[in-house]
Amino acid sequence: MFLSKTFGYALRGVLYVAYIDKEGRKVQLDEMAEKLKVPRHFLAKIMKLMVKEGIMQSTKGPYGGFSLNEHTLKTKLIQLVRITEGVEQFNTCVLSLRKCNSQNPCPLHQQMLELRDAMLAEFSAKTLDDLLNSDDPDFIKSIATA
Amino acid sequence: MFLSKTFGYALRGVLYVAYIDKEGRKVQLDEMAEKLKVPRHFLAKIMKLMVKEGIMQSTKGPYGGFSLNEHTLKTKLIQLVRITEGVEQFNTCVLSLRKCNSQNPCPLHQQMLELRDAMLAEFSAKTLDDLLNSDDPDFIKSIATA
DNA sequence: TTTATAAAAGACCTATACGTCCTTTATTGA
DNA sequence: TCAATAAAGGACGTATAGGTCTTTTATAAA
Repeated sequence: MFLSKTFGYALRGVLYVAYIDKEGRKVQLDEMAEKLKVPRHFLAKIMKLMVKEGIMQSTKGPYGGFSLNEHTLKTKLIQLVRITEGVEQFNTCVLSLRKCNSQNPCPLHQQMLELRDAMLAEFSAKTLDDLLNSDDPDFIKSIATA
Repeated sequence: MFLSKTFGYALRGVLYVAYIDKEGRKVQLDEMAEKLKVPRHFLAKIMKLMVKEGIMQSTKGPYGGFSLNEHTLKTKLIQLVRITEGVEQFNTCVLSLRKCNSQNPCPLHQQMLELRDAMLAEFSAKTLDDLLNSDDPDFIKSIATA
C-alpha cells in the first residue's frame, strides 16, 4: 500500500547524499548501498534516474560520486513521487473507476478525496531541505534500516 | 498507490450483490462481470475468496449465485482490505524501514502516521451497510465504470 | 437419472515492480 | 598513455499482482 520501494530508496538516497554533502564530500554507490542497506545495482538505477531528471549531480571517475546541485534541496517530495512512479496515481479512484468524480462519486469518493488531498498537500509543500532540517542528531540512523 | 485492484473489485462486487439482494434475487458472475466491467474469471477468484472468508454466501447450480449472509452488511472495510491484501500494509513505513517507529522515526514518520491513522479509522468504522445507505438513486452507476 | 446451470478448484499466462550483472564511458593521477 | 576508479547504459532474471482457461462439483427441474 502507499508508495513504492523505488520512491523510498530514492528519498533515502538523496537525503544521504545531502547529509554527507554538508561534510564537503561526494558519495559513491558502494558507500550508500552499504549504509542504507539497499541493493547496490538497483540503487544505481534510481540514482541515475534522479541525475537525469536534474535533481542532483554526479561525476565519474576517481574522486567522483554523487553530490548536490542548485535544485536538490528545493526539490519537493511530490517531484520525487512523479519521478519514481508518476503522480497520476494521486488522482485515481480507489475502486479504479475511470468515471469517478464529484458529479458521479463512488461510495468512497469523499473520504478518499480528503485523505488524498492531505497527502498531496503535504508532498507538494515539503522539500528535501525541510526533511533535512529536522535537527535530528541521529539523522543518518533514521534513514538506515539495520 | 493506495489500494489494489483486487480490493476495488471485491468491494464493488459485494456492494452489487447487496444492492440486487434488496430486489430479492441472487446474482451470477456473468451479470456482475458485465455490469461492473470487471474481468469475469478474475472476479470469480475474488468472490470465491470472500465466500470462503464468510462475508457472503453462494449456491451452485440453476437459480444459484451469490447472496448475502448475516455478516455481509456488518462487514467493515478494513476486513475487506485484510482479505484482499493484508492489513500489515497499514503499519509499514513509507520508506520501507523496518526499524521506523516513534522512538526512531524516519523523516516522514509523523506525517504519514497521521494520514494512515485517519485512513485506518475510516476503514475500521465504515461498514458495507454504511456505503449502501448513501440514498443515491444512481448507486449502481456509481460502482460501474463504463 | 439425465441435462442444464452456476460456482469451486486449480493450472496456466502476462505485465510490472524489483533486483542482478556485464560492458562502456568519463575522469583522475602516476 | 596507462591503470584505476566510478557512474551510465542496457541486457537479463525473479517475484507477484493481475488475468485467463479448463475441469470438477453441487443443485435444480424435467
